[in-house]
Amino acid sequence: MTKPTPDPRHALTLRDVSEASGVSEMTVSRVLRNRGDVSAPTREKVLEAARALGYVPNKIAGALASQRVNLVGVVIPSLSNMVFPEVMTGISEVLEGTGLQPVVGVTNYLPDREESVIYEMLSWRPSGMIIAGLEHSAASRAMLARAGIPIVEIMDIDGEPINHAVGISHRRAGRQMAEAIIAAGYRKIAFLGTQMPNDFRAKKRLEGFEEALAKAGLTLVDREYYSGGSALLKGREMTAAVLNRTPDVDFLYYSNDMIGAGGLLYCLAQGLDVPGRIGLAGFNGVELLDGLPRKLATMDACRLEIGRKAARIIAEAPEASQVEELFPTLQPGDTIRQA
Amino acid sequence: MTKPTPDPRHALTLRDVSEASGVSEMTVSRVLRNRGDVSAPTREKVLEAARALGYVPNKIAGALASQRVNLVGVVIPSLSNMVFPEVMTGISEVLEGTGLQPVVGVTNYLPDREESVIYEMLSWRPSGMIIAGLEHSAASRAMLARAGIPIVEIMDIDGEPINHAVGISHRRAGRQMAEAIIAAGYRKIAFLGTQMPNDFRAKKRLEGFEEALAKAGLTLVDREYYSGGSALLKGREMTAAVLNRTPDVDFLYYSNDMIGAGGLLYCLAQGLDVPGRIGLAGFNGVELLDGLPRKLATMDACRLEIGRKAARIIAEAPEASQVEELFPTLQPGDTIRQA
DNA sequence: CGTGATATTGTTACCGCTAACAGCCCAATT
DNA sequence: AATTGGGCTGTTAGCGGTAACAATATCACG
Repeated sequence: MTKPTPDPRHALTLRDVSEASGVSEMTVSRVLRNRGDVSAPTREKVLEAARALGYVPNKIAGALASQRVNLVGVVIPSLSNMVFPEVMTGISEVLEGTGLQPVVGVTNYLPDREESVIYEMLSWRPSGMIIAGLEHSAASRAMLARAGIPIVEIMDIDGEPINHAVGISHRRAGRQMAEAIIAAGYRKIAFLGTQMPNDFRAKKRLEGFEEALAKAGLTLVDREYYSGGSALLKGREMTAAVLNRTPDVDFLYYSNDMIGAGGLLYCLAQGLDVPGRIGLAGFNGVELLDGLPRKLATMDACRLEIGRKAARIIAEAPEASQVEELFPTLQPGDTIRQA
Repeated sequence: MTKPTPDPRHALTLRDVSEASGVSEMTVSRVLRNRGDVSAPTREKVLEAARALGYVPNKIAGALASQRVNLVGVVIPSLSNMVFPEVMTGISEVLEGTGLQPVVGVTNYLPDREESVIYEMLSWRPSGMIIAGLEHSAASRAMLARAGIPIVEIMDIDGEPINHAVGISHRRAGRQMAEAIIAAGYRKIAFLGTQMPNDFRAKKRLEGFEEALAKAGLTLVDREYYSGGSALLKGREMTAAVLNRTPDVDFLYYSNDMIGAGGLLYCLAQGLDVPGRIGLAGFNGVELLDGLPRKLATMDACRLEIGRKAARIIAEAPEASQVEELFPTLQPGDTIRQA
């Protein structure tokens, strides 16, 4: 033991490791990054010293010097609705092998908050950004466009992307569901969804849905909105409200699976004949539905694949902008009459 | 050859803003950070120039120079089980006002992965770290202990914290639930839970549970484990398996609410008398339960409050280590007989 | 044994920003 | 008028690494 206690309060730097191992800082840096040739014995010496000291490199300094940051910003509206965790899984999965690391920011569907999250993230000079949605404030779009890094807008492709986009057409998804419902013979259709004015994708689905209804000469017979609270419970309550107000309704289209699940449980508890007397459908294809007594009709939003593809674009940083459209599949489940 | 037009792709620096506004870089820095005195007209000029250029400060350089990083690392095992998003909410809520910003890392319950996530985070020199659980590899503990920043281990307090801890006693929680079940007159009790060997908190709950059973002269009449897949569905399946194998079981204790909910739906579908013929209980107090046809007995894990308190500790960085124990409340719901 | 090629290690100059301190200007004070 | 003390702005010297290049050691070969 040379130094009894080399000031434990002093933060370790490359210099400490370099002194401990008797080589230059540069060589230590090379060993720790596995870059450039270093002789085997030197490498060992350095690694040993670093391990013994418990040295953790300072990426702040490293990033500044190398002008390279292995971070990818991911901006999403919420973590609590089961949809984004799966997107994250896809992203992490692909980034894993690239040395890139995702950093998540949550906006709670607030444009102002989104703007500040983006600003904050860009100030760390990430290698790329993945952002949910195509709708952003002018300032947000400007910042992203100027950042000089690949930007991927995910989930949605109905609009003008800043750079790249990966997602599905929610308008088309809504239309498809409506067509399937009409084809199954339902005519008195109601919509139940969130109140959130900034959930543009839910809004687009509804637009597509109504568009298809109109084409068939139909209009929604009722609609019910909610905000906040337990989605499952809200689903029950909203369903009760609609059934009460519009007793002859024969189909309930929910803007997401969670409230759809609540509605399904309610209908079953009421002893309603599903899908004979009344049909139901949600949106997202969440795993949760597998455990329900009856499988809710839904449309898978390709979340995993969206995450994967977005990450792949960031990793490859292609010159040309690209828009990847994915096509959700309708899962009829047990809550739509089979024709 | 000089540049005729100042390359618009050239990354902006303080210097660009300083030139555009005719003051020194230092003054620009002061304006943008709101630090030190700057005259009103100068401030305006600078802000105007910064806005016009679309300048985003480089925190990497700033952090290196000031030796200050406004990041707080949060290391959690998973995002998909509804429990951590709520902890995150509590953390964000408190950090909001402090200028600190959470950065999340996910370990998937893998110790190796936890180690590398911690290493990665520490290399950004955060102002503090919040980590789920008290069980970590020796290397992880060493890194954290040496980092010279406040460390808060959350969720659990049954063990030796590295620095600070905020959580509940899972052992005690298990014990309490067992006592309530026994008091309600149930005697043939089965456990249904996850297989994950690294979910130490679930393990501790089970230990406490069995301990209390033993004290009453009882042992589990059956147990069933699962891993992966849709928790709700697994809950159904496991419940079916147990009821089949051990027909006279009169209570099912689930390691989390999600499988408990699946079990509850199954029991109701089978027409079993709940809680008369058979009782059920879960753990966590997830919002989801509010929407179920009958309310599952559970124990709230104080997740929001844990997040808040942990963040508060980081923000205040107290000298002395502190351990905050929270006390979960038992919510009997409708699935335990009332004595 | 000299020579160029190759392998390994060191030196220097920043990266973009901020702490600390230095300077300047001008009103107020003596 | 000289002095003083704020208020405001500029200068200098890093922060802890890394790119690029320089230097030295080593080695094969004619």
